[in-house]
Amino acid sequence: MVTRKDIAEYAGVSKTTVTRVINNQGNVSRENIEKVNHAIKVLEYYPNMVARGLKTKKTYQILFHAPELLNPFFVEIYTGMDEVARQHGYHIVVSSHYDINIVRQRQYDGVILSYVPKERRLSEYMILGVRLVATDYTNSVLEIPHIKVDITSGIMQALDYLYECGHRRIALVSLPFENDQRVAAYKKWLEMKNLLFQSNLIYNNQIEGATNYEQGYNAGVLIAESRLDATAIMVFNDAMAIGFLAALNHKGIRVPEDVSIVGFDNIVQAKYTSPPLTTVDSFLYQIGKECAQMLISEINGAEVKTKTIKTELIIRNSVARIS
Amino acid sequence: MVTRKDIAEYAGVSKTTVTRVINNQGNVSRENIEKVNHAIKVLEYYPNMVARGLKTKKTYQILFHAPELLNPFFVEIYTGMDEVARQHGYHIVVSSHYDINIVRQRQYDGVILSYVPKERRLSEYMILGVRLVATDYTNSVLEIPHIKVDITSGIMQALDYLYECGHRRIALVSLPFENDQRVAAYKKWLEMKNLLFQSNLIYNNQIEGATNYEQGYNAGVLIAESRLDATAIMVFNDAMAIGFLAALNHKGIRVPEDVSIVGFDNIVQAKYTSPPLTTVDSFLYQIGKECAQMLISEINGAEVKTKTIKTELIIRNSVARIS
DNA sequence: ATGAAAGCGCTAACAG
DNA sequence: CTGTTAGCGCTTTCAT
Repeated sequence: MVTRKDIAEYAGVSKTTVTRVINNQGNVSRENIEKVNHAIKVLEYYPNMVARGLKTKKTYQILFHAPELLNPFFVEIYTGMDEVARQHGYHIVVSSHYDINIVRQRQYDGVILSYVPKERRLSEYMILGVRLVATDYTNSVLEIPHIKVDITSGIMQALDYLYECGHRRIALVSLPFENDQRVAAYKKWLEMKNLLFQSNLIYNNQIEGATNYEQGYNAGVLIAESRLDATAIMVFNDAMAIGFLAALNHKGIRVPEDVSIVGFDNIVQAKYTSPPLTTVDSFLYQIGKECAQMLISEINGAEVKTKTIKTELIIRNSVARIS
Repeated sequence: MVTRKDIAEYAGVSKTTVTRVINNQGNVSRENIEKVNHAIKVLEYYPNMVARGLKTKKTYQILFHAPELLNPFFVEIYTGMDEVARQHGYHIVVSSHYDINIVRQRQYDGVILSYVPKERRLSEYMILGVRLVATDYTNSVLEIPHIKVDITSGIMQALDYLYECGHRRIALVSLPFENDQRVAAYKKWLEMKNLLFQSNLIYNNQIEGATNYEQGYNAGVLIAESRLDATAIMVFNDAMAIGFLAALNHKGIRVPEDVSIVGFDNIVQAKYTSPPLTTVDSFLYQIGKECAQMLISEINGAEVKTKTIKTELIIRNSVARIS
């Protein structure tokens, strides 16, 4: 391994001078700059980030804590995050297993949290004093800066659209989060429209916080086997909607002829279902970018504040007009 | 930050003794062990991996280099990898952008390569002398230990099944890799069966190496708009097959009534398409696990050798029996 | 069984 | 503008 010392010797200057040109801190003669740069090139020197990290307490590594990477939701957020992190010289390290000790040990410059379920855990992070940023954290008032999706208005956009298409009996597939925004928005909307159809408000509570294909599939089977008296169903998110769609399909229920479906998030796959899924775009890639930007700003000493992202309805073919 | 020094002072022993108990290297009295452990607990000490890494040259970090994480293929491999890495105290760091310098700078204990396209790049890694392991690397003879999928036999399993179901005019959607195993297997199989149907052998060459939903969709549109005289189509992999399926669906071509489809890989989503995709399981999760296991063994000084994973046909509903 | 001292590769005062 | 020195937190001879 070639170190700063080698460069110094080769260039005939001190190690400090080498450091100065590497981090271009000025105060070094034109001539020496060239000598050093030449030595760096010849010897193929690359600064050791581990050593640098030990000294400066900066690792240029950011931890992204997401519950399950197999869920495309998190991958899309990650992708956005990675994009801006790279632009700033940071690396994202993903962890899908809760392990507070690694942040104690690894000296991450910051942590991005994505739906870490238990409140207790958030406070554990906070106690550590590590810089923290989160994606929308279910619904509770979050004491750390985060990117919030305006889920309430997203749900309403979708519901309004269903209404416009003639739907009046609309079910919601959600999860038993305490005080879930989706359920709250749904109820509020029903009130506003003076609709009192709540019989198909579905809670699926097999696994806390899991909102994946399988959960959606299970919910779909459940619905298919019950007498279904809704004409449209709003599903928690796209991952679940995709599983849900599959279940209906297997059970011989046609979408949107027999029932209309709306998802949430607009993950990449939503475009490739049959039928293509009408959904609410929550700009996951954007969320990832903003999270990273926010955290890096914070690292650089800026004041950052929570931001809300507006959703947008994406109309495809999973909703039928009825009369 | 609480360091070893604090522990030493609190426990009334030397820093060396602290190290000894942390890494339980023996040669320390029962009494002192307890004192140190107690101090560690009280002060909530966690060893600094950065400092340790600088000294020992071991970071317990492994780099996973995959072209695109948005492709579920790589995520499934990653998940398996992460599982065994964690069991051994390693962390996987994902990178989807080729950047050889980061392995120069970050002192990874090893690198896992997944389909890095250019030969030149592989040799760059090899020159670095970093421990290297790969997933099946297209098809060329690979000079580093890797996990190989028996693609040839996988393709034949699928083709045999299609044959059994009465299909004789079978197309293949592949990519223009030089000497692609799929194409080779396909041709060989055609010969064996004395079938001379190659007109629908499709090359999609928009983006080198990209085998995602979009590519599949594009291929599907292409097929749908050409006169299609195949009764069955074998698609490069599941990601492409899902896009392909969507395209056919949008174009009003029914699967499997109008044409049968077989995928490759058995990614999680393959179960949730309409119809559920018949495919060849290449045990991605298993590949990930074996890769990590292999690399870690190598790090620990063992001799490791390339391993081949046998595929398995997963029959779902995207293939029709015809007569 | 224990501790002192050197050093991993780097940066940051400080002195010149 | 340049170099010397100390030290980040840890491990590892080498004495004792």
